[in-house]
Amino acid sequence: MTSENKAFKALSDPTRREILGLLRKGERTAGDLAERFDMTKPSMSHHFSVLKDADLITSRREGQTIWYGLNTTVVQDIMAWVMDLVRGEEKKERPASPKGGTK
Amino acid sequence: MTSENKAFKALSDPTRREILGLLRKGERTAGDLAERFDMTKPSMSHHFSVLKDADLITSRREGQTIWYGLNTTVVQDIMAWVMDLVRGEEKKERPASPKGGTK
DNA sequence: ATCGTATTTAGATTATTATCTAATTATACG
DNA sequence: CGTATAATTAGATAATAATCTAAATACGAT
Repeated sequence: MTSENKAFKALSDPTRREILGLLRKGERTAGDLAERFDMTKPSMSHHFSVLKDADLITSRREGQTIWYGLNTTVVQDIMAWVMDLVRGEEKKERPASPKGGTK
Repeated sequence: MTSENKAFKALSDPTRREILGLLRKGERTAGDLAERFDMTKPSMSHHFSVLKDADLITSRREGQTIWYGLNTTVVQDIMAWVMDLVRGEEKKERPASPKGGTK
């Protein structure tokens, strides 16, 4: 599966998007993240692993706790894809969209 | 289901993303779109309906053919969400950690 | 009305995914 | 070592989603 596809699939779940949102401001431990959701820890752990596999988060162990952090590199790829969609749309209407006086 | 969630779910399928990519440059008919994929027309029609339900595309009938077009309003919402993720990250490195609360 | 074309809808099947409980690993500490 | 804590892995189940074939709808032309 392509990196892009993994990322989009990972983003398709609201719980996972919320996890990413919490990581915007910095790292958090698995436990800290888990307790904010109405879901068992194993379920949360599954979501972490999906995000990790999509390279949307980083992880490091510190003693018995694991710290997760946002990895923006893939997020930026996604952003580029979405922006392309909008940008392409701007130049779609065949007759002279005003954009740098061509023609 | 929220609009955001519908959109992300719709975007999670590679076929649907490819459809959107084809619509960047302008409208296309259902048949024209369908023949570019190795998939039956009913399956393609299903994807159209998912995209439509997520408000990612518009549709209008012209005689017996249906024209689909990109609807960028929701795409922009998605873009905003993704950009927030990256922007938040930029200001994250302030690990004075009022959050970690290592208890 | 009948036919042909474009497209969708219905219903079934299969694959994927989210979630749970129970068990396991990893680490720290007495 | 034995116990407690943090987190994951395993295995099962139930809900979603993708896809197909067959049938139906919508429209235009004959």
